[in-house]
Amino acid sequence: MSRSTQPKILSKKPRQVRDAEATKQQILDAAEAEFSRHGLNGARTEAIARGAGVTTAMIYYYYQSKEGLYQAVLQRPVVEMYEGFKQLNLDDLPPQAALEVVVRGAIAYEAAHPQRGMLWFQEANQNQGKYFKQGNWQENFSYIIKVLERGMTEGCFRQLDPFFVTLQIVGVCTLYFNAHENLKHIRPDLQLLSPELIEQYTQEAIKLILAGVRSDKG
Amino acid sequence: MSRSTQPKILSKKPRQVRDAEATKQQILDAAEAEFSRHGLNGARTEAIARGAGVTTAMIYYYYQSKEGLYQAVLQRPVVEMYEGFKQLNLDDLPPQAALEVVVRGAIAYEAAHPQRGMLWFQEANQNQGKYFKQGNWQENFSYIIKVLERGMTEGCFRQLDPFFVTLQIVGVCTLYFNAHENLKHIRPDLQLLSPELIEQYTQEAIKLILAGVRSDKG
DNA sequence: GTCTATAATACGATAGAC
DNA sequence: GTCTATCGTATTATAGAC
Repeated sequence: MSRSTQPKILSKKPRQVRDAEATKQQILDAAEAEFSRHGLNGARTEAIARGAGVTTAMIYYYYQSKEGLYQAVLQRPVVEMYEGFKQLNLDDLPPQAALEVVVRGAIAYEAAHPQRGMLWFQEANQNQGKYFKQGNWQENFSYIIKVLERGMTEGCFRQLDPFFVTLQIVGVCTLYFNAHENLKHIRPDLQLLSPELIEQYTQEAIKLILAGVRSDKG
Repeated sequence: MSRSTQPKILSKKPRQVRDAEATKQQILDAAEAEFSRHGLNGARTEAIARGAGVTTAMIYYYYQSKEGLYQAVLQRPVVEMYEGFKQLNLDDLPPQAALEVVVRGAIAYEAAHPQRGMLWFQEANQNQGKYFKQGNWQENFSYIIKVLERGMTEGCFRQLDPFFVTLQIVGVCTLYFNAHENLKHIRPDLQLLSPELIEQYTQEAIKLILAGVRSDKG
């Protein structure tokens, strides 16, 4: 059944298998990387296409415009994080344990998606959060806020501003990864993204945050 | 001595006063804003020129190339921060007080230069810290690291990793400002950049960090 | 569903007048 | 020291073949 030889010896591009869903996904992944690095304006459609192993025409075929693709990219993590929080069942844990799980989860998420965090900074600074606004972020923030509020009610956390402390926790969990490419030059002796160092950083973060919020009584 | 009328009634652009230093400075300021938003690649020379009130030709006259201008922009804050740390005289204060001063100073600096922090993220993610590497950042980090080490030696801080905790402190002090344009959509009821809220955030940050590093004995 | 070719525009950089 | 005009290239987006 197999053809004895290739039809064209010099055929450079083995025409890609036709698989709409796979192609769409590859474009989305490549776009996430490119938009994270350069933001909506700075991203190059050609770079996205190359990263996805297709031509730029495919981007427009599936996502209509660069902006449409950008919105699709921003959408994905919001839903993913929401599902992640839900699976943690934070309500079933005492506040300290819940907070530890949050920190571990947040850092693990950042480690798994090294440059995804930059998406939000790009979005904030290039588009004033115009597209960010569309995602349902309140929900994700409220998971952490609720843990802090419960800790205060139960008396194991000190009086604190839940929103501000949530921001501080996010800052602790993300800077390490967002700034990694700079930090590696400050500490060239360390493998900052190795599992060992990430675990070490995680433990330091848990210590700082748990000690930082606990009440004197608790 | 003065000419009785303008030579050309319709002359749209009142030719700018010739002041090399002023022009150079205006370009640098406009460039900082543009590079912070878009990074080296994404920044538009035309936008920088417009922001500085000059033509793009001036950029090349004073800084040779877009890249030359970018390097000049990155250089300025490194020196500024170094001078700022020096003036704090951290060695003269007990560790807790020194750390509080660091946090206050860091947040005040961010508040005074709202989007400057994005420069480093852009640099990290677009250029892998290639130009960041050239600034002398170790010096700035070591100011905080020394405070933490002294606190451990004197017994008022717990055993901690000074580099990691420094990163955590930086994360706490910067996320609020770097992500502000997104955060304002999460909490449209708050004026996050008002002096009052910044002061409130500062106090929360100090509480979290001081409690987070202090030893049980101290 | 995927590609090639191309139209239309935007951008970095320079030359030369003033 | 500053501007106008422009060259060459890179980029987004589309039309049409396969």
